[in-house]
Amino acid sequence: MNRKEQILNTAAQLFKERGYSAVTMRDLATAMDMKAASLYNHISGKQEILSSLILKVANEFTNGMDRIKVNDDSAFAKAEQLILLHIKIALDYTDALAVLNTDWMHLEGIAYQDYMRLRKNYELDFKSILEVGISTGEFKNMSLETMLFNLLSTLRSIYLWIPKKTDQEINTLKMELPSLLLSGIKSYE
Amino acid sequence: MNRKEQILNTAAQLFKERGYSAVTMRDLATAMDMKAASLYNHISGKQEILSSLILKVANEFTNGMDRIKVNDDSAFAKAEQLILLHIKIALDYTDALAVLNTDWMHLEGIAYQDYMRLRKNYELDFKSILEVGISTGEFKNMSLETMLFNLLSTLRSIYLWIPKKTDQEINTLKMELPSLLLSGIKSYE
DNA sequence: GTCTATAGTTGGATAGAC
DNA sequence: GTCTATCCAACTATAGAC
Repeated sequence: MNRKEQILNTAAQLFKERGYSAVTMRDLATAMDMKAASLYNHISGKQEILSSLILKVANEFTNGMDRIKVNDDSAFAKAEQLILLHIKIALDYTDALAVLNTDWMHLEGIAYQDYMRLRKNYELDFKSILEVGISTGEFKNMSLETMLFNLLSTLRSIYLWIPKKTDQEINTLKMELPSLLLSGIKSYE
Repeated sequence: MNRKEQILNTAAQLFKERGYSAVTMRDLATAMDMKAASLYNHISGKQEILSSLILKVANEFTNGMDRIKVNDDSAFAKAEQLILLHIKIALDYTDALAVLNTDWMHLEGIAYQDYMRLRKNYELDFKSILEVGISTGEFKNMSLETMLFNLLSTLRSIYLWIPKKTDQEINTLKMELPSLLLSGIKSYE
């Protein structure tokens, strides 16, 4: 891990705990055991740190969705894969995912626009999969909005739960969450 | 609504949009159409605004829980009542609830301790109700942690969904959310 | 109750020595 | 690549006139 990656990882931890606006470049430097001025040899500024962290994770979601949406599985199987994608990203990028969830509104300029585009497309793709599931009868014929809200709410919160848990509990989550989330929307067979 | 309440409501809106740390007393004053110095005739400082907003909502949750936990209904009925309590608070205190969810870590001193105590007790009470439901056979015998995580994740996110929706969609949510959330944990009859 | 003026501190970022 | 020193803008909050 090079110096820039160390800075990004440390920043992700601090941003997760206190939020982007409450963390100063001096805080970050102290946590890195260096002086604030030295940070600027590796990154152009505070904004670059934020956009690097958020866009990295947003692209992971987009890439995962792109793989899942075009495969030949049923809507139900795709929904299961999406739940596992969220768990995997929450495990691989816990801190950066927290930053995405809480500090995306502090992105500026092009980075803000890029993030909003990725997020909008992701949600549209997610919705499409649910719509297919309703039309094929795999899912209940309930409000698409309520269904999407419930799924995304839980999936967006996984990062809050992960850091406090043992490997055993995370395995329990991987096993139980897909069926728990999908049993509510599955049509009775 | 007196001047202090106006300030608190305006602050809640701004904190919700940008977060406590990113909103300045000048921003708040501008939104109130006054000068920053004048705010201090009504409130003692920025921290007082934050703690007022968060503790007001936290007490609403605690009061609701205190009423529900001692009544004679089944665990299933209590869980339904808790879901409706969250929807009601999200409707009545949308902005302040957003502040509670995103900026509680910026509370200082006694206010921080008070909030943490209320929150911990609320979660313990919630967990107790689920435990009773499992032991009476009303709920599936699955991981209590997963069950609690899924319920609280969705309930904590309601405030994000409410402002974008019509009254009609909110009524749909009130009708569908309890059964959607509880169908996943209900034991098969 | 609101204002102007300002104190005192802290923020992001740069210059230039080593 | 890291440091010291520093710029300058912005922050919370106070003093005191009206």
